[in-house]
Amino acid sequence: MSSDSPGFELPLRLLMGFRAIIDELHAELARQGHPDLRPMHGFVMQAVGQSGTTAVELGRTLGVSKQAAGKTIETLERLGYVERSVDPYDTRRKIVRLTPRGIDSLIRSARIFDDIRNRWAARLGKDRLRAMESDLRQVTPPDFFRLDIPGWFGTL
Amino acid sequence: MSSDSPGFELPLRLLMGFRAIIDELHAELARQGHPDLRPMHGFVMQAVGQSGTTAVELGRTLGVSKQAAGKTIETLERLGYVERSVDPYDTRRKIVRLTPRGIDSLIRSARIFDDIRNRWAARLGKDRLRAMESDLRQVTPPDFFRLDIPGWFGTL
DNA sequence: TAAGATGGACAATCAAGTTGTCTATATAGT
DNA sequence: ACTATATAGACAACTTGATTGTCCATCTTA
Repeated sequence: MSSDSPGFELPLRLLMGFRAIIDELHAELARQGHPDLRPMHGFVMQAVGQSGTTAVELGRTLGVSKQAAGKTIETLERLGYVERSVDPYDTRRKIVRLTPRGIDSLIRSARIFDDIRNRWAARLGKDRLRAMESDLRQVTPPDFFRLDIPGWFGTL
Repeated sequence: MSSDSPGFELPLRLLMGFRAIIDELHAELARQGHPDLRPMHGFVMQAVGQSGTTAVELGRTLGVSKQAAGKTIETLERLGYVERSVDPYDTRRKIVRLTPRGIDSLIRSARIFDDIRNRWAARLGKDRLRAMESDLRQVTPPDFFRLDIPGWFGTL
């Protein structure tokens, strides 16, 4: 079948799709009062979660060194999205928690992601979009929380 | 419709799909004698093209500064994938061209991309894969050569 | 022919990773 | 209980790949 597109188009389209969504998300987040958030920050705050975490733990979750995780935490702390406090049960640990501003950004992100997905569904049809998601699930690992995104992008 | 996946899954799946292909490509390229190529290098060499280019031109194509483009060229030159020569018609310009090794890596990449695509087609069905590509084309810009990948990833 | 634009080199800076070292604190083994 | 080991976090130096700014040589144009 010669009408197939060349193999290199598929990864580029996947990347462009990812990028289109992320760019739109952050344009909208900026409009909604979060102009300083970088795409990475969303991943990091998701990894921090409602229950909090530590630099070492965060580094393991994200697949980067504890020092790198610490630096990202510092940035997010400076921007007001997380805060640190000493763990009373283990005074070595400093627990990182989302601030109300951090939680707000996650809530807004979730809503914006859903809006974008609805727009894709309107464009492609609900069934086609669901088929795409289902097919992507088949060719990618099942869990999407161990992505080690930062480390991977660093060496791109 | 409550069976829809949350909106944030789609971009992650797109990214994981991209990453799965690129990881596989470079694992195979390493096996075939190109262990030092980074994912970025493929984009850059595609942008260099058969007819050659210059640092300034390459920077414009990739959406980065001419200095950044120059550094990447240096790296690829050191690895033996491109070579530079002075333009006899304009002695300011240095023309960057692919070496035979550079061309070899592009040929192998194209073959590997096709192999990976065939494996996806076997897994998902040819029609489903074509539907995915077609749908992605609908929600992404038509031209995939002005991606400014390096600049974009840098600020991720 | 003088003025301006362009290509490339060099330097300093930045951001986000890395490894290595150090201190303080917890935990486990004898 | 004491000692040895492991862990959390801070600090420093380095790497990579981007940035901006400056500079010189060369080409183009008025």
